[in-house]
Amino acid sequence: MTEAAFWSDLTDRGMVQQTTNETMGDWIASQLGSNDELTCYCGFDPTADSLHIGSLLPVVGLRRLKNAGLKPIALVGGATGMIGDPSGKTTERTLLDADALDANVKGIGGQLETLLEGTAGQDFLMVNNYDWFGDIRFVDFLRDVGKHFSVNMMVAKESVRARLEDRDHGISYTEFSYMLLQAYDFLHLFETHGCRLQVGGSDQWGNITAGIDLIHRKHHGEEIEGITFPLITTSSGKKFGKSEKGNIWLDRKRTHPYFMYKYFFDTDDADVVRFLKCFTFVPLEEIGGLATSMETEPHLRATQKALARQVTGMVHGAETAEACAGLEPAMHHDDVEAFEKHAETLGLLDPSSIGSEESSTDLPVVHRPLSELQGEGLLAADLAIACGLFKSKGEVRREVGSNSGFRIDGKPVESFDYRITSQLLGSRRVLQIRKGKKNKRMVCFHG
RNA sequence: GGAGGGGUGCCCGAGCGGCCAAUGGGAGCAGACUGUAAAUCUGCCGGCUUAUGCCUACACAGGUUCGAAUCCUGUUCCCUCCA
Repeated sequence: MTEAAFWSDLTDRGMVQQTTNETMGDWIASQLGSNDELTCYCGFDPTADSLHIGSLLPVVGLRRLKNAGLKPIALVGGATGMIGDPSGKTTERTLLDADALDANVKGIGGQLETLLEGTAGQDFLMVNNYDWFGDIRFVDFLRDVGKHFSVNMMVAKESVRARLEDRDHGISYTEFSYMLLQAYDFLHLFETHGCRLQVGGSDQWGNITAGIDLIHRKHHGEEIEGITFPLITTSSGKKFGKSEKGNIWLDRKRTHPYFMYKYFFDTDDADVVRFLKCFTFVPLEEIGGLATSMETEPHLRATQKALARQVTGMVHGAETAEACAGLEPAMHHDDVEAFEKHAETLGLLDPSSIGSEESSTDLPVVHRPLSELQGEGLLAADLAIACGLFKSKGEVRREVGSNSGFRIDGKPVESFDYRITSQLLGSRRVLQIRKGKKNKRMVCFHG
């Protein structure tokens, strides 16, 4: 892809929210065309030891820049993380201690290596701003950085103003200072790595421009630019990246890959093309074809499948994504053979490997001892509740009655007292229970 | 510090001595329709070994009453106005 094509691709994908330069595409092309390299950076907040899909967009954006030939720097905010960015936040942040931050920086660092498809230090640079903030002296900082900031200007920034106007929460001096730290990051990266472009989410606009201003004051005449990516929203008004269970994390220990796959698979028609453009590297022409397919043969759900597979693959690897893509229809069509094959790949068939994870009751697979079915058998309602399918016996009662939403192997459970016996299982090991059409569990019995 | 107003189920929001497990809306779940979509329509929507039953619940702790989410007292949190 040529430099010019890169920029039009980026804008066509709806990835560009704001730019500091009206002809940003030309500027980037000219920078890349000249002997100079163009280095860009994007910061990530180490608020947890994993990113979630809500912060996926900037990472993907950075990777696009990398693909276009820019030298990316991923900055993990070990120092700024101790302060807390007030941008887009309505309440004061709780401060993390150094150990937790350190663990978070490590966790996120590993994920960035995967997502940026490279090794840190080689294909891209990974820095931690604690390295230069750790022992900077307060007095020096005030002299060298603080002097260049006008409080009047800072107060006018949207992120600060919102909090000043909120009488309930206000803003602490610490968070108020955040902007200076991020501005200094940019300055530091400019001075040490010649970084002249910062990118980030749309809530970073104020911080990015603050950094540009600071560099201008210190280094007259330099061309320093910034780009922000849009905030991803859903057409239904729900927050993108949140399921009923909470955030969709990139860490498979927090969110099983199958959930991630399913989350994207369930994307609303109204959103799926937009997401496909932003989150994946599928060529735009191909996305156009998928969009057409959604109109002419919607039942195939090709668009959703492509999105789910691409994103899951990017985060968890192609093999996992393929297994998820196989498991989904197996679950949907109650195909036990296909289920076992793909669940095996996903490590879902080994009862010892799962069960301790936080969301194990929500996994599509549960394991039970075969002995439970002996004698009178197991009360179906108890099993369904243990799987997290129903939340109380009362709910089971309601379902078995009128419209029989509770089914075992596709057959409606007629009465609340129904028991599952080894006779029902026969020679099989897996049995499927479900609530309605969407909520299913494959129950594996182990002898 | 002074004066008012308020904290109700997942969320919003009625109720203001018994008919209240509590109107209504949203969310959620199920059913119909469909494309494993959206929209729409219908039902459910605190828990309990099967229920003209019991328990838990209307900020917290007490009290008045045959009986309180509804009245009284104290505590606590929030909002508005004044200083």
